[in-house]
Amino acid sequence: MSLMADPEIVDLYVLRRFVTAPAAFVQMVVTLYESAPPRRMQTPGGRLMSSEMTNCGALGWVSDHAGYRYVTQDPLTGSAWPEMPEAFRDLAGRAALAAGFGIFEPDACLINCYRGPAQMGAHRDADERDFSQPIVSVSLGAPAYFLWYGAQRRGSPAKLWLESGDVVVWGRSARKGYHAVQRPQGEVRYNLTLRKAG
DNA sequence: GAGTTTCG
DNA sequence: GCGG
Repeated sequence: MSLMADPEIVDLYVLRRFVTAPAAFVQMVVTLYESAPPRRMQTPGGRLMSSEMTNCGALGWVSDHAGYRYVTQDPLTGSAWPEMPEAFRDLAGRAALAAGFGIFEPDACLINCYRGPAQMGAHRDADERDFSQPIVSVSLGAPAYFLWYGAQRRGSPAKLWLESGDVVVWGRSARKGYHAVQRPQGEVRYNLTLRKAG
């Protein structure tokens, strides 16, 4: 267990049960799905990711054969991504403050839906312009293990059990840390990843 | 470069 | 298509 020995782990915070009404957030996600349907994106290598994604906010993260990037319009509908609900921005701002990252004003919210065996392999959030801004990750629905690898994609990760309403915030030395998500321990798990992308 | 069924 |  290198959890305490890893210097960047101090820049990763777990705010347990930070969301007071997770069910209301799930309902907002379902409403957003009406204008920006969840879809499985393709990796640059041509494989389908197992989680279903969509976005809200001025910028939305997409992946396809051409690579990873943020775009202002949903490739599926041709329209702008739906506006980010105030409750999302407010929650992210309060979480970043609580974790000691100061004022945080996200312009992008990636919404992931993990159903059944869906998972997310080890990666890092590295498509944003300003790495001084933290990442705020909100867990909703079924619990799942979150794996934190840190600076190196190899080795044994720290394993965090995340439940509905838990919020993870990372930045500074941990900003570009590798992480992964295991399959949900239940039917469906949603995750909001709030970022200052532009 | 966010992929690969829980494998027995 | 490369590179990240």
